[in-house]
Amino acid sequence: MSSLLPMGEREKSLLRTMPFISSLIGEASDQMVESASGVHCEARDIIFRQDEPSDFFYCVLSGYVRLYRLNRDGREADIRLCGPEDTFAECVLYAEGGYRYNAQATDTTLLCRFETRSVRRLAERYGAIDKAMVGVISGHFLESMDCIANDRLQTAPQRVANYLLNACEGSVETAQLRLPFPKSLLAGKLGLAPEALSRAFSTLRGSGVTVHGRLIEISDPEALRNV
Amino acid sequence: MSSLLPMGEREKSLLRTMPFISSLIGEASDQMVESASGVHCEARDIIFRQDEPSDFFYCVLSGYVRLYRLNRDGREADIRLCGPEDTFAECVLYAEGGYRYNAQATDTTLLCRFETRSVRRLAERYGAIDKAMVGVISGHFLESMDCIANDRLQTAPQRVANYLLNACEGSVETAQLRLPFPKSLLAGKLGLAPEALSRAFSTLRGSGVTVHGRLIEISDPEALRNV
DNA sequence: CGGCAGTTTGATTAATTTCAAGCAAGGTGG
DNA sequence: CCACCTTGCTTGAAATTAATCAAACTGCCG
Repeated sequence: MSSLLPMGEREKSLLRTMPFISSLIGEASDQMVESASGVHCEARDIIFRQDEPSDFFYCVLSGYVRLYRLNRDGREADIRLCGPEDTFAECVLYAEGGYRYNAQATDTTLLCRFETRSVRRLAERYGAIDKAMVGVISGHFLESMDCIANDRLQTAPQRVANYLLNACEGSVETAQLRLPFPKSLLAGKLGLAPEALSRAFSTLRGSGVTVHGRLIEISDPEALRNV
Repeated sequence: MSSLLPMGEREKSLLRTMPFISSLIGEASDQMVESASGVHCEARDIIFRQDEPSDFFYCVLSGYVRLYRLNRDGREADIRLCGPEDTFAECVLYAEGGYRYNAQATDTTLLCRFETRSVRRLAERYGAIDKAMVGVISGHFLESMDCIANDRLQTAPQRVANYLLNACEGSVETAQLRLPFPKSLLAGKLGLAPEALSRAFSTLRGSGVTVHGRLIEISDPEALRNV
């Protein structure tokens, strides 16, 4: 079960490094930090469920959180995977109604929790908070439109190639990367069944991708771009 | 070709009824309206292309605009379909870089165009503009997450059923609705080929859906919910 | 009466899910 | 120290779903 815990100095200073807080200065930043609570989760803890009253939004300090929706037969679809520095459920700040999806920790995870009401009140005083929120939400919105486009025009190997290229951004020659989470989570993030991800990786072997557990080597980024 | 046109009184008062303007009051609202230009488009006019510098964002006064992305082979995927009262590309206000997708009028369409730089400057003066933007963008972000979830867990007939139910919101008994755009656009919006939409409609005949051109009759909303 | 855009229908193909089974690494308890 | 189990991943085969290709149909307009 997830447990509330007071924010220590360590957590506070970690929180201050998160993009959406670090874009604030002075009192606005201090008050946001002071208004936050810590939440500690273990793997598979549910943080909130769809339709529950949306009184809080969150920022991930460490670990990963999966946002997903259920259909009537109990099948799950991942909507987003949030890692360190990501915030989630911030839309509830200005959109009424309960949460629109479920949130689950995938691992030991440390979160900051903000009370919607308090932050709204703070935003009355410090306009910079609204600006920070627009920035954060815009970024998420663009990401989610990318996701829709990718789902609709890419095959499984293309999605994986795309993910790998973004993940090792910049490397021109051979690159190596280590997945920060199990492959099954990556599959969900890309909208694939784990089996489909596995098969996509074997297809990509032909384009210079070698997989050893979570360690992935990319010998020819150019080939990957042409998948 | 789309053409810039001065905002007449008719256009200005129409603009004032758009949700994201009407949430503003007094000067903030006036200045936003004064800063807008009108754009008139004919069917198939391109409003902007992916990677072009994103100097403007838009609000639809009448008509429909299709946001879509191309892949390398020239296949298109729709990301969003914007109708009257919708704004699009507002994310560019706080996210740098060019447009992330193409925008095309699907019909004779009247738009308001806002210059990003001016609106940013206005927002310095009137914090309410930031609040309005958070509201608008949050709404779009939630919609796009719905879209991801629906794409990932619903079959074609389910997506169509879902669309119909949302479109005739509230009606308990039999309902009728008229599509405001051709079926091919609806197909794109739902992430389907036109043929798949057509087949989905014939499947739904078994759940009390009758189609006459753009006119759709739903004899049993309950059955539709169970598709 | 053509002609055309939009839509439907049929046949085929492609991609992915689903189900089932096997494999490998790591951890546990005897 | 080893047999056993668990978890995560891979592989194969079958089934589903929708895309694609091709052709026919419909209503509307000149």
